[in-house]
Amino acid sequence: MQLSERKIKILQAIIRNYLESGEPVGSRTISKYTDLNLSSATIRNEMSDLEEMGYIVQPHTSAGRIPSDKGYRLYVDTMMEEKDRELEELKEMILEKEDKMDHLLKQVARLLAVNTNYATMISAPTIHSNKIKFLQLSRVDVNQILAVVVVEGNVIKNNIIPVSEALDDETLLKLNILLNTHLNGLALEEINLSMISAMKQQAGIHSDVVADVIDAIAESIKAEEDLEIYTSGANNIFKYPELADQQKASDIINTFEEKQMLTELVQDRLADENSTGIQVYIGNETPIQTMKDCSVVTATYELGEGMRGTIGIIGPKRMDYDKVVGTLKTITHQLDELYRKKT
Amino acid sequence: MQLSERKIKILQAIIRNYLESGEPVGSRTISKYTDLNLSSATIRNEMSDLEEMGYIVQPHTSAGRIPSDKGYRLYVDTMMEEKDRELEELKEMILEKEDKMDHLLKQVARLLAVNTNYATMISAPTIHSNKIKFLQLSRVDVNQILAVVVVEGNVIKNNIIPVSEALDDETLLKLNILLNTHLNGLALEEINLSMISAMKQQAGIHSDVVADVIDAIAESIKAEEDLEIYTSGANNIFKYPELADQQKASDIINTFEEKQMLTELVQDRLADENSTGIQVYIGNETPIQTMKDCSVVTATYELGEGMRGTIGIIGPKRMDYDKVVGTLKTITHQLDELYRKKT
DNA sequence: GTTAGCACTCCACCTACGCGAGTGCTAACA
DNA sequence: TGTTAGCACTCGCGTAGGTGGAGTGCTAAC
Repeated sequence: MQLSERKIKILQAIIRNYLESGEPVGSRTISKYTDLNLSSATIRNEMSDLEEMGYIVQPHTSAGRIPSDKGYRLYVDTMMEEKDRELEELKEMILEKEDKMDHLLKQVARLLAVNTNYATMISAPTIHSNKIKFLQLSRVDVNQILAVVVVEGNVIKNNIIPVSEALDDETLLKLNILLNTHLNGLALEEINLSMISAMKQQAGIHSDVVADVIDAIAESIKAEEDLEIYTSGANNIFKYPELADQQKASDIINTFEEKQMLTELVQDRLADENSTGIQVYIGNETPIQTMKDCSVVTATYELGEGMRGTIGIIGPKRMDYDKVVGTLKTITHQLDELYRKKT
Repeated sequence: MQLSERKIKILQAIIRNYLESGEPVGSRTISKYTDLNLSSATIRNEMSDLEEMGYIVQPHTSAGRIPSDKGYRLYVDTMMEEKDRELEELKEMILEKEDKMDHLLKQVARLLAVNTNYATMISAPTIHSNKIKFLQLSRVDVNQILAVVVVEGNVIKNNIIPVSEALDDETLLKLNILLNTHLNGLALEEINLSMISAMKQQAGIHSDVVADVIDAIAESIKAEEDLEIYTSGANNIFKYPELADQQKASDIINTFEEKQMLTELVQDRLADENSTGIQVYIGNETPIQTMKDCSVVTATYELGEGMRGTIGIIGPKRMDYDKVVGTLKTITHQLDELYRKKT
């Protein structure tokens, strides 16, 4: 069977209506709601077809219809025009004022949650290039030195290293030069054993320290991998009865609290280098099992120099896709602009 | 009316029973449950007295009794023996393996949540003494320098400072010496204007940089004040029907996600220098309004050098106080031991 | 191809009712 | 005087039955 123009209009009407009410919608409603001027009986026939084709389902006989995942998918794919929404609030937002990255991201998450009434998450940007830009050893104590590593993108990592031997200023200076000469501009993978042994040799009696320092550096950069995720508005799900029953709510809340699972969502997006756009997962399409009753919309934002993060909005399947997509576009754009202004 | 020995025993039995079942408990149950060998009628009389005295309440006429806040309070205060519980799981726990503080705290929160089936939170230790131990400026770029501040307790703060003038190595070295000579060992409050102007004078043409650096330091140390809080097991509240209704659950979840409010709990405890022990808030006693239907048990832990944090366990009023207190004692003890081992 | 009409289905909601748990009171007992 | 047995009463809860509304599918007519 083909999807006639009229069928599409009816499907659209059903989905719109369901998005608002959250209740199954019947033929009579559609007959009055649209400007098609068709009787409910005709609508019924069409709906029967649509159901057969899998775009809508009946929760039980003699109930109205609700969109299936497939129906939502069609809606999202074909009918979502690119609306340039005004988001006054967002535009005059606190973005500009915040300077600490983590605060900023928390703010964004909160803002989105309040604005959309859905649950939100945002992952801190990950550094794709982890090239060492600069290294610095300093003596903090007689037997402790501080190693500071700055990697491309001005991300800073600290590590305190215990040393058995006391190092004087001159030695420290030499080590600093040695390390910087050898390691600057390199990524972790590029540091190989022969370089390490070369450095050790040059360090002479302090070769132990060199080994410790390199270990510390490796750990610092590696630690970056488990990414930070900020969430907000998890309790918004209680606003949607279809998600608010105990079992589902508990699952979703848990996923939000133990952010571990959310990283899958992020990985999924970041893995795909090309996907800078917006992605919509409906129901079972989601990579996170506990969210199979939700829809998830994600957007990738970029802060230059290969730093990319993901923003996600999680809500019921009858999410206002239009608004969410618009909001996400604005936000990612703002983040981009913000970054440019700062550099 | 006086609280006879028998009344206390009956109250105890009621509470114990209610903790287990979560259902109002009736006279017949108590009559069978205890070794008092009293008929249900006698129990009824006593229960009537207890109700009059405010230790128990009836949810509705002809229902059994449940403990009031006052009843719980009596129970907690007088009847909670110090049990040395074995917590095998906790003892052979991951504590030892984790080295990053934030990972460790997240682990502890999760462990507690799984172990107790309540919601948990833990605040990162705050540094009471914010004395500067060590300062280091390094050039990252032509127009960016990195300021690293190490404060007492080996807490490290970074800040990247944009500079208009390029600084050569020698100048940087001089500035480093200048700053360290003047500021080491001082707390933020001790840095006054005359010191700053003295430094500026010595810095000569680079006085602007000095001003920027001091600003950055001030900000770094101050930023420490908004304390980090980790939570886990918020979804455990769904296990207790009396907390699982939508409104309450939503409130509690929200409080847990927007950690802001939890800080009140922490502040409340940390303010009181002497209170190293365990504190129990029952129902309305809590400083957080949204948790008035819960009980909150907090413990302060100490990591030496004035670093203290708070652990909190949030559950229904019919919380297993015995177990929770025991667990908290073990945990704080473990943290203490861990710290000693590491230093 | 569209529509009106009709019988049918199912759910949500209300009501009534009985059951069980629990209480308070009273009278009898030790 | 404290304790107990007995009884009437209350309340919440689960079940069963009934009703109305919303919606469907089908058929026949336009």
